[in-house]
Amino acid sequence: MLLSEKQLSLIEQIGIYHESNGMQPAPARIMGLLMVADSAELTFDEITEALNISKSATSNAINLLLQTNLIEYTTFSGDRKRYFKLKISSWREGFTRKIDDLTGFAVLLRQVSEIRKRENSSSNEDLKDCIGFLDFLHKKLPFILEEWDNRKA
Amino acid sequence: MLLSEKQLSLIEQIGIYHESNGMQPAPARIMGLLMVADSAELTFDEITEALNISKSATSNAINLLLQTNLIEYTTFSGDRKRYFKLKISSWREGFTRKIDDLTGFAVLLRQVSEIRKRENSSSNEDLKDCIGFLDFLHKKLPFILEEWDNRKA
DNA sequence: CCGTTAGTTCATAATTTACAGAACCAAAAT
DNA sequence: ATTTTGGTTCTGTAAATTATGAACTAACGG
Repeated sequence: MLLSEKQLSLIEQIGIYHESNGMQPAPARIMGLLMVADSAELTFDEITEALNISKSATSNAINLLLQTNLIEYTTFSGDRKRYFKLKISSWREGFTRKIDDLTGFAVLLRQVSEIRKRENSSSNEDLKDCIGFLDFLHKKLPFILEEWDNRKA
Repeated sequence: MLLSEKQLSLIEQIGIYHESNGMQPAPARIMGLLMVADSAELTFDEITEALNISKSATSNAINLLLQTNLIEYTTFSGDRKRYFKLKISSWREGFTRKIDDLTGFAVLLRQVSEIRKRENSSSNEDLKDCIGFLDFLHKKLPFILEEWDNRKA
């Protein structure tokens, strides 16, 4: 597989994006590669070669991405190779996960709200405010997705 | 300053949350401490002692948090100490930053869309879809915040 | 002007992470 | 039956990240 300068650059940028969201470098690059490659489906060896990483790095990274539901693979009878591709639904899941992450934080904030001793402090209001917004957002999310689906249709 | 078991536990949990969002351990704990402490405003030394970290760790962490606008401080005349507290607006900023982050990703995806050679592939549709959603979301954000403000009032 | 307070900066030590390379393994091909 | 393919697993290690402690500084206080 031959990658253009632009492709390589985008792989890095996408990689850095995912790194900044907590992903390890190798899996992050694989996400980039599967995104920009001319083919939607790549084999283990194609990934290893394209990114110039070791087989062990590829193995670990791929298994991590499979576990976190970001990629999947198909096989063809009479061909032992697995063909990896991005999971179509992953961007949608990724978005909801981002919001769910906030919701998890709201759970913590609620606990803080219960135990915190700050009589007549404005920070109590701020905290309730923040929790309220996170709740609001969580309830709103399905409607936002629905609105998007309707808009498309 | 004396912290209860529950407070210490919440500091850790909040710390881990912020770490998972890319923050370093020490600043992440400080965020937790300022959240759960009985007083909303803590001095440099109180932070150092409460978290059992060195002065340099405190110094670096505090400056990082100040730079990223997550905390602020007040002073009192005749008192050289700074009193650090969470920035009230920071949760709101934090949220918009999270969305802006997605928008930045959309910029990358647009570049992918331009150069990617995948004739008659369904993944092209998926990509356009994803970009479209991110745009939709970005435009929607101000209205969501507005709706929240109105709901409160 | 000497000591104390409230930090900052620097060198370095301690972890942690992430990867490479080699050994390994099971299924299929020869 | 043994070789090849398509990986996985297991150290070892280089690099990056974080924290420490000591030295430093600037401002104020007596």
